[in-house]
Amino acid sequence: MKIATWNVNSVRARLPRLLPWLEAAKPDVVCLQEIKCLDEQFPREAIEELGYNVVTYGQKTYNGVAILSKQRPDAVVRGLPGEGPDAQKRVIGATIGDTLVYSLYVVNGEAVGSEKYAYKLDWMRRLAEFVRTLDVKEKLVLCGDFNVTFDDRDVYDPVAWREKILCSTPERDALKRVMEPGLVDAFRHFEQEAGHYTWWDFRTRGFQRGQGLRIDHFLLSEPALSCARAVEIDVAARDGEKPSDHAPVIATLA
DNA sequence: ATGGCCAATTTTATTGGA
Repeated sequence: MKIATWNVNSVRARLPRLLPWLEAAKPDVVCLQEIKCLDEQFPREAIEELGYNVVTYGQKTYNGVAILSKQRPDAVVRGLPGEGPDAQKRVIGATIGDTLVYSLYVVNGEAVGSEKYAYKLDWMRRLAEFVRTLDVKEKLVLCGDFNVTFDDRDVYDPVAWREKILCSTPERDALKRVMEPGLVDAFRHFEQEAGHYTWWDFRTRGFQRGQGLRIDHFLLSEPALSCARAVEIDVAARDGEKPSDHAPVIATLA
């Protein structure tokens, strides 16, 4: 089974890239982030025509997550526990066969020390609390845009980014706490080298300069990790006409 | 050191992204 995660930066704007990518990569499950539309605005039919079931948790303009799956999803969960109707839409989960899959869009945080940064740390604390209630003895896949790097290997210029947003120690500690119940960074299970990135800044033309960060992740429970055969970043999808600023990441599970 | 690009809405500016 191939599971992909992709921050598409507006699913409607990205449809001309998403549809051909689905046809070529043929993932069984796709976790989308930043769909940036209401549920009723989601281009559901075009994706269903390619053989996918679609579950969404959208909001106007900002955020929004979705899961596409060839197999029918069961037990769909939207949001973190206790969220009201006005909450930012950042979490959707579904059971696909014997695997519990979550599509996550972690708060950006703007800048270290800002109000949004404090909100990010608090949101990640709530996420960690929620993950503690999940069963890591089952196949569990938490993937998405975590907006946090693990270490210097995930950063094109670690000196410039030292303790900056996406790289600060409190953010990295918060991510470790999410994983504490027994989740592993599946990409690093297969690859130790520095210089593998999933996001490149539009403004600096970061992709063309090779300046990126690895912030989109697959966090797997032990039973899921033991099935994992590969985790790969589809860098080609970041190139070309009207790309997202993120590349998709694909995990292959036996 | 700064700004750059992109998408959506509040649209000929503003907000947010990371």
